[in-house]
Amino acid sequence: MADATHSSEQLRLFIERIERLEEEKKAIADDIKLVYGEAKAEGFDPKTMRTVVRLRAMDKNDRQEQEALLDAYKAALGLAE
Amino acid sequence: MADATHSSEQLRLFIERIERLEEEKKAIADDIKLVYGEAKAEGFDPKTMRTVVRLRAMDKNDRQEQEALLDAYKAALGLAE
Amino acid sequence: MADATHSSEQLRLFIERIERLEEEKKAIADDIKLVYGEAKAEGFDPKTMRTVVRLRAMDKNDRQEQEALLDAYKAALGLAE
Amino acid sequence: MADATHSSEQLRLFIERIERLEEEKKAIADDIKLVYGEAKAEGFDPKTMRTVVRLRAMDKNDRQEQEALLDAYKAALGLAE
DNA sequence: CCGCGGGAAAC
DNA sequence: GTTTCCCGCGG
Repeated sequence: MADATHSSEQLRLFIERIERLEEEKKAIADDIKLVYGEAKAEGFDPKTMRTVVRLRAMDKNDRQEQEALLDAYKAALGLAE
Repeated sequence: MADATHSSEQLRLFIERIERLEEEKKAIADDIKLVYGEAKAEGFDPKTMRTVVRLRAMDKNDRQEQEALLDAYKAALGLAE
Repeated sequence: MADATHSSEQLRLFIERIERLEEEKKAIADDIKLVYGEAKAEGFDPKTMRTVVRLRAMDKNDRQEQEALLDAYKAALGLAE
Repeated sequence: MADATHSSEQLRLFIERIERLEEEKKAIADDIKLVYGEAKAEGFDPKTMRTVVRLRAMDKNDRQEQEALLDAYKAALGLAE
C-alpha cells in the first residue's frame, strides 16, 4: 500500500474519532440545556443559575478580585448600591 | 416593465439599503472596540467596563432585583462573601 | 422543613447536576484535544483538520442554506410558492 | 487633584464615549429594522431577506473556505505543498 | 414563551 | 484566532 493511501486512511480515522467525540459533546450540551429547562419549570431563574455556576467554578481569590474591581468602577461612576 | 421585474428591482433596493446600514453599524462597532482598547492601554479592565456599561443601561429597579436574586442564590449555595 | 430550605436544596441539586455534566463535557473536550495532538504527532495539521471537520459538519446546514437561497431567488423573481 | 479622582474621571470619559457610540449603533440597528418593516409592508418576507443578506455577506468567506477545502483534500491525498 | 441569530467573552 | 456563551428579536 502506498504511503499516500496509508496517510489518507490514517487521517480519515482521526477525523472520525473526532466527529464521534463531538457528537458526545453535543449530547451532553443538550442534557445541560434540559436541566436548565427543568429548573426553570420549578421557578428558578436560568440566567442567575448560570451566574452562580460560573462563580463556583472560579477561584475564590479571583472572584473576590473581580467583585472588588466592579465595586470600584461602580463607585467611580456613582452606581454604588 | 413586468411586475416580476419591478418586484425584483424593489427587493434589490431594499437589500442594498440594508447592506449599507449594516456597514455603518459595523464601522461604529469597530469604533467601540477601539475605545475599549484605548481604555485598556490606560490600565482599565475592559471586561469590567462592559459590565458597568450594561448596569448603567439597566433600569435601577431591574438592577436591584437582579442583584437581590443573585445574592439569594449565593446564600443558598454557601457562596456568600 | 421550611420552604426556603426545600428550595435551597432543590437549587443545590440542579446546580450539582449541571456541574457534573459540565465536567463530562470538559472531559470530552479534552479527549478531542488529545486526538488533535496525536494527529499532529503523526504529521497532520490540526488547523486544517478542524477546517475539514467543520466543513463536513456544515454539509447538511449548507444544503438547507442552498435551499433557502433557491427560495430567495424564486422570491426575487416573483416565483415564490 | 488626587490620582484616584483623576482615574475616576478618565474612566467616566471612556464610559461616556462608549455609551454615545452604543446609541449611534442602536439608532442604525433601528433603521435596519425599519427597512425590513417597509419591505414587509411591500409584501417581502423579512426572514428570507435576512437569509439573502447573510448569504451575500458570506460570499467572500465561502470562497476562502472552498480554498481551505481544496487544500484539505490535497493534504488527505498527500499532495500538500 | 421559545428558538434562532448576532455579538461578545473565554481559551 | 477559534469556539462558546449570552442576549435580544422574530415567530
